[in-house]
Amino acid sequence: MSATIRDVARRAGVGLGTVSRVLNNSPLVSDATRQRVLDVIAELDYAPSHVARNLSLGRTQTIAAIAPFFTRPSVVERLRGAEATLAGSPYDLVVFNVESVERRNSCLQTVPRRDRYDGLLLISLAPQPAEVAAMRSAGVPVVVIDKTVPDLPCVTIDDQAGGHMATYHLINLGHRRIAYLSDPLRDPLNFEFTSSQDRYLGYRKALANAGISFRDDYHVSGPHDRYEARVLAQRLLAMDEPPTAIFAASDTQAMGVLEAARDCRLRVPHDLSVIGFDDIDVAAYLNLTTIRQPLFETGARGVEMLLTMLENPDRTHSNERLPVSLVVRGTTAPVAG
Amino acid sequence: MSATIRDVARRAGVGLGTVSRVLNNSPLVSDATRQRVLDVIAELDYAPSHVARNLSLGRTQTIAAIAPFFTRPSVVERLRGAEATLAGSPYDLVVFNVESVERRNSCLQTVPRRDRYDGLLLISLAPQPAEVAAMRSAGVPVVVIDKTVPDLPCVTIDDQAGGHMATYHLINLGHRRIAYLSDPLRDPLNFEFTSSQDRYLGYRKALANAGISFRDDYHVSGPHDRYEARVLAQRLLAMDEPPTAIFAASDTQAMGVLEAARDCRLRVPHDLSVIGFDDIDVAAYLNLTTIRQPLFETGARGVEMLLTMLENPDRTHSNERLPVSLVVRGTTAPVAG
DNA sequence: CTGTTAGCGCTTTCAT
DNA sequence: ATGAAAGCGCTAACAG
Repeated sequence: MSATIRDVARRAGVGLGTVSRVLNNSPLVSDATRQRVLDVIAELDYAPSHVARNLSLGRTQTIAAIAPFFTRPSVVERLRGAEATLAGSPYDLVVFNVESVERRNSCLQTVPRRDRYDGLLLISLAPQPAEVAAMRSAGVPVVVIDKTVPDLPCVTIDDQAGGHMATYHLINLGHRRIAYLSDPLRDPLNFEFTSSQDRYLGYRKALANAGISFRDDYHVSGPHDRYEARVLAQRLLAMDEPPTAIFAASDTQAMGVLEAARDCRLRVPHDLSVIGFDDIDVAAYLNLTTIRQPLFETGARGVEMLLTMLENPDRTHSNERLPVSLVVRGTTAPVAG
Repeated sequence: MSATIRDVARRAGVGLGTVSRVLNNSPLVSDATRQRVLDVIAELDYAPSHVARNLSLGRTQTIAAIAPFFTRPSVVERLRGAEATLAGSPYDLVVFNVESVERRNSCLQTVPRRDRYDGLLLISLAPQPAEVAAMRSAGVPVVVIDKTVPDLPCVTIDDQAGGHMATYHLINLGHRRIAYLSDPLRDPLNFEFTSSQDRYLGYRKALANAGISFRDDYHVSGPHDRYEARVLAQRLLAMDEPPTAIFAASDTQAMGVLEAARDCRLRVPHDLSVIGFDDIDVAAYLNLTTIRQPLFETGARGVEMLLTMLENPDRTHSNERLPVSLVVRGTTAPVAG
């Protein structure tokens, strides 16, 4: 079929090793020989076998990324950042999409194998201690994105600051009845997005700083989904003393809130202020005020960290926290009346 | 480091081949021996090397997918379908995101290598004849999704029927001044989505069937982007005799149209009917009438075809065309007055 | 500088 | 039924 290194060697009248040296830009080859080999390579349209080289070198040149819910715009952006960074390297990116607990578990168990992937990127997925231990003993470098996991290098954003920022913005506009709508705060499987937890902390802190007492019934949570958020928001808006502003833990959920406002014939931002989190693509379209987080950048940074870990196996990486920022658009306004 | 097949053989007191046979479920091994080997495998926590096996078998167990613009919801859905189908197979999916012509060319040139990937999935990307020839001579099975390419098995949707369906729906509602907003119809690089072309054909045909004469100025095109579409639509709506309905070649572009309508203080669907194409996730949220195409399914089907091609290399695959359907929501209504 | 040789870890004849 | 041996295509250590 395709030409091998042996064919090249024979045709060029040189030894096997010499061809290999040329391939690897070794300086231990005379210019004349190198040129002859290069010519034959071109002539035979030879390309070294990737697998063979990897077997010999004991690596795979592949890094795996496990991420939940491809469809989630935030996940796609992170993946995009990872892919873009890897594009400039010799590594391939293989992806695993996780949409069920079974799949999560099977991926986390089977993917971290040293003989299959040189590195592992965990996006919005936090392994259990036992799983972390397994990865360690498998010897696969791992970087976690969008989660903080003990004993593993992580790249996250300052969720608490973001939560604070969002709430503070609302308080600044004169709001006092501020609700928080999020994913469930605690999830035993670490499957859902626990960043909601930290944003909640920021929310609580901002409230406390402003001397506004926290109301338990102003905090609602449910699955990360527009429709669920809509129902949750409807419940909020149907209260005797409904909130004048809602902070949604994600733009997707904020969309549900906007939907609910429409259902209740409330005008945004006149009757209700809404702020989201993420600044995904549609946020601009919806003119949604939100907290921007550097999605693409976290993916890119995660890969960079992984790459330096691969180059320098003993260097241990600390966690990194990327900054968030407030993007004021049209869904927040001073409280009415 | 990790145990090899040799360690297992030695420890079990059997030959190398026997362990291999056990690994591959060969019937040519006695139950007793098999059990002994299995025990040792468990004891040593042995796992066969993926690369070594692949080198020996002359394959990679990896299929590559090249797709433009990860962020495009339609692309993500297709990728998701591909990944889901591959999840049930021993193949890995490595992805390449293309966002520039340079990258497109470099991917199309470097990725199709038999020694690197067992198969190739081209999503919304049509290779040139020379590129097709290169793939063929490289011996890599290829399936194209969302494009029709000569000499290559393709899975597409009936764009023309979709275009007809959309236009016909509008005509049925009494509209006669119907505009078509799309990507550029012809693209020398085959980089953009040429399906716009077929939808255009369907549009023209529906018009002709209804005895409505085509107006050249009712057809506008520009880059596949919400903002571009918005500008285009504004131009349309500023005409002396503006259209009463706009058919956008994608939901993303339809979003731009809705935006433009808002800019012009037009009420949808009262003053203007809008219909999109794709039925991406946000379409339901925006209550957008659209033509649904089976995005996930095309990705899944493409992988299925690739998989059968891998099993049966000589079997040649014909093109497949998946059906589209009309989803009536709230952005289309009978023409006013 | 360059040719030769010994693996990398597994599959697959080929004998036995 | 099972062991031994010959590759798969390449890299790297070893002689010259």
